[in-house]
Amino acid sequence: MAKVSARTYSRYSREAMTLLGKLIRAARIERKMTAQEVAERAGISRGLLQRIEKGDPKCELGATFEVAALVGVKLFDIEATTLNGHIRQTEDKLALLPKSVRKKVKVVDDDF
Amino acid sequence: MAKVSARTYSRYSREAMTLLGKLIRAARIERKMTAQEVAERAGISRGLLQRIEKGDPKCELGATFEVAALVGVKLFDIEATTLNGHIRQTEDKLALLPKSVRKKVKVVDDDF
DNA sequence: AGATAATGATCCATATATAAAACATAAAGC
DNA sequence: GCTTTATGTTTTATATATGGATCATTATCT
Repeated sequence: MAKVSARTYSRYSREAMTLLGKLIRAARIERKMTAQEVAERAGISRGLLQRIEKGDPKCELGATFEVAALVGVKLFDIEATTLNGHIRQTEDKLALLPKSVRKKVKVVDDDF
Repeated sequence: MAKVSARTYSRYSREAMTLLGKLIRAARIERKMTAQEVAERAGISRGLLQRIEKGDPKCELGATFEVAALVGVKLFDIEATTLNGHIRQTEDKLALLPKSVRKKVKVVDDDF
């Protein structure tokens, strides 16, 4: 009771969530799949699917991605076959980067 | 007490989540941002950020996308400026599609 | 137009994610 | 090598998302 601190979102992420929801809904209808049907296959409730299609920020990432995959919405515009490659590529990149980020104690002489 | 029904995920969505997490972590380190720093700016706890970077399916979509936006990971490989256009485009598409999907009562004569 | 099925919306109980704190480990910079 | 800061990990209390059920509305198909 008494909502304490509603979370806020940047315009970009809000729009991204809205878009993802609409893409999912469009894909589902194009494939002539019923909400009930998709929800069952994804192992979620119809209510949650509705919220996902609305772009509700409070949905689980897993449920959302699962539904997206189910109706054929490509995340990152990346093909299923190449996903692994991208993961490895990112891991390689990470291996080269420092393991932790250290903040400068003294401010750098930005100007002067 | 007694986990009842662990949710399952398809390979594609699992990999997509893993990739997103790694992309976020790589981007954060590249930008020399501390975990604490990013968490604070996103309005989440450091623990949650860690789970996001691990690709944990149980994170909120909103928190995940917000962090992604914060460190500059592009969702859908779409620019911030064109996101709105894509939304409208999808809305137009949706307008042309049926509002609801009706299941065939009788099975269609698929062959013969 | 009528019948039927899908979707939209709301409510409640419960499972569970989240924040916060504390501690251990590891890495960065001098 | 030493110091300091970041990250990894665990625990606990609390906020909250989720599933399920129900009802209203709307769209599809005959």
